[in-house]
Amino acid sequence: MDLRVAPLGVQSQAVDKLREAIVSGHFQPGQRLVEAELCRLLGISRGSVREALRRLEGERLVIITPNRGPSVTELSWEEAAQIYEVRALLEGEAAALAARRATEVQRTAMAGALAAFDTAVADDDALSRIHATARFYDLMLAACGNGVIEEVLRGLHARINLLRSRSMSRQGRAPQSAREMRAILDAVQARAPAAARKAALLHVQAACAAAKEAMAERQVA
Amino acid sequence: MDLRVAPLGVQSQAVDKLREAIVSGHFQPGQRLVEAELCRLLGISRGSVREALRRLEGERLVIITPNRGPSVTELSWEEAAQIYEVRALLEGEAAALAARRATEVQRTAMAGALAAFDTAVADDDALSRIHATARFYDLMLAACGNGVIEEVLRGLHARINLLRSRSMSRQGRAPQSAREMRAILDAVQARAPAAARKAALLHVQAACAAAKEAMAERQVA
DNA sequence: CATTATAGGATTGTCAAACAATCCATCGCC
DNA sequence: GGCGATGGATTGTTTGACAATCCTATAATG
Repeated sequence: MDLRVAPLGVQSQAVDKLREAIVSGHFQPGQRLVEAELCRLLGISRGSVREALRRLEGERLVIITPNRGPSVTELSWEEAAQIYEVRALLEGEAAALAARRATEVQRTAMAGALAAFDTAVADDDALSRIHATARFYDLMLAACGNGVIEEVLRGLHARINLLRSRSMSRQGRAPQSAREMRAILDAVQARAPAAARKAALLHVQAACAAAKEAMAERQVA
Repeated sequence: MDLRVAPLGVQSQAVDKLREAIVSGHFQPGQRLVEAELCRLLGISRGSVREALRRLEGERLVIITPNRGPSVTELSWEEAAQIYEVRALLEGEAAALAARRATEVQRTAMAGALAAFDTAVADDDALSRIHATARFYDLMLAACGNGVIEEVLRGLHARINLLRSRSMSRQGRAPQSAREMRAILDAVQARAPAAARKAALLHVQAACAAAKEAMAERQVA
């Protein structure tokens, strides 16, 4: 086990803060990120800001246009749909692998995360819902044993989150989402790869449909 | 159509040169990339070098360890195998989509690229083989119509190339590879998605097996 | 009036020089 | 031989500067 404690330089903190600001919607998609201003806000030098922005560009959260500078990535619906397609493929595979490989400990942990999600739904606690979902996914991706799938999906999730800030995941969706995740977990616990893949696929497709609806609502608004 | 001509700043050139140096094996996997030295070699300032390295880190060609600096990514066989798994999934999907969506022009272009590959095999011209393969893939990915698949696969290919420098794609593989690509193209031209997916999958699996063998040879050497 | 130059400010791209913090290898000491 | 101190090498970060580019508002022109 790796117990290394990171010194955590100025840049890494800047990256974290900026990422947080972006996915939380504090910086809107399309908004330009002026370097001088970020220097002021973060209290660091321009060089460090620029490097931090390059890192976020690598995560596709920021797009840097030559001679125009960085702005928050804008996600068209078309792109989002493509991301959901890839997610369906990879999350299906991840679920199938997890069903095959997850240890007892990992399955229990996933069950715990899902339970937390259920209570968050009951309490109507949006923040806890997000955290529980993230934990559930982290556990499943760790259990699938393929670090590349994990890495790619992490990136795709981050990008999809860019939509969340505008489409504010709708109300009725949470309980349905809980049922879908339950189906995945059941299949994983039953060590049934095919069922797990199908359940994960349905979950992604449902999320895609929900996002599409939310997007349409936004359009008319 | 976008006819924009890029001003192409110092950094972008540096990124290109460095990427070329890495995938060509001029910088060996694991080798440390000392900033001061790169400044000398590239003739640019340290700030620009650092930003260029951050970009390459985003492509996973370079890994930057805190307080230790950048080095060329080392690809373990385990990681490579995981990449091949994901490639199998995504290239299968890409081939299926291409079979469904490719226009006549695109199919013709793919046929042209494959013909170029055949002559390169006949002439035993390694460089042309690589170029033709790259073109074939670019065309297929463009034809599949999913930019996200394209982007992810591009990244995975670049990473797999890190192996090439040590495992020097073996001799007998090329004609076999040509047959596999032919099978993909045939399926695409026949507009047979399922067949295309299967052919692409076989191609990736064969590439994976070849890489594994080459790796094993290297081990004993 | 519409359209095209022009000027100016804002912003990015790049460089240079400096210094603290960290790492690593070497040397001397016990 | 193990162990701590020393010092050089390298990275992390800052500051300041300047050219190149972009954008906008204004002025000139037909």
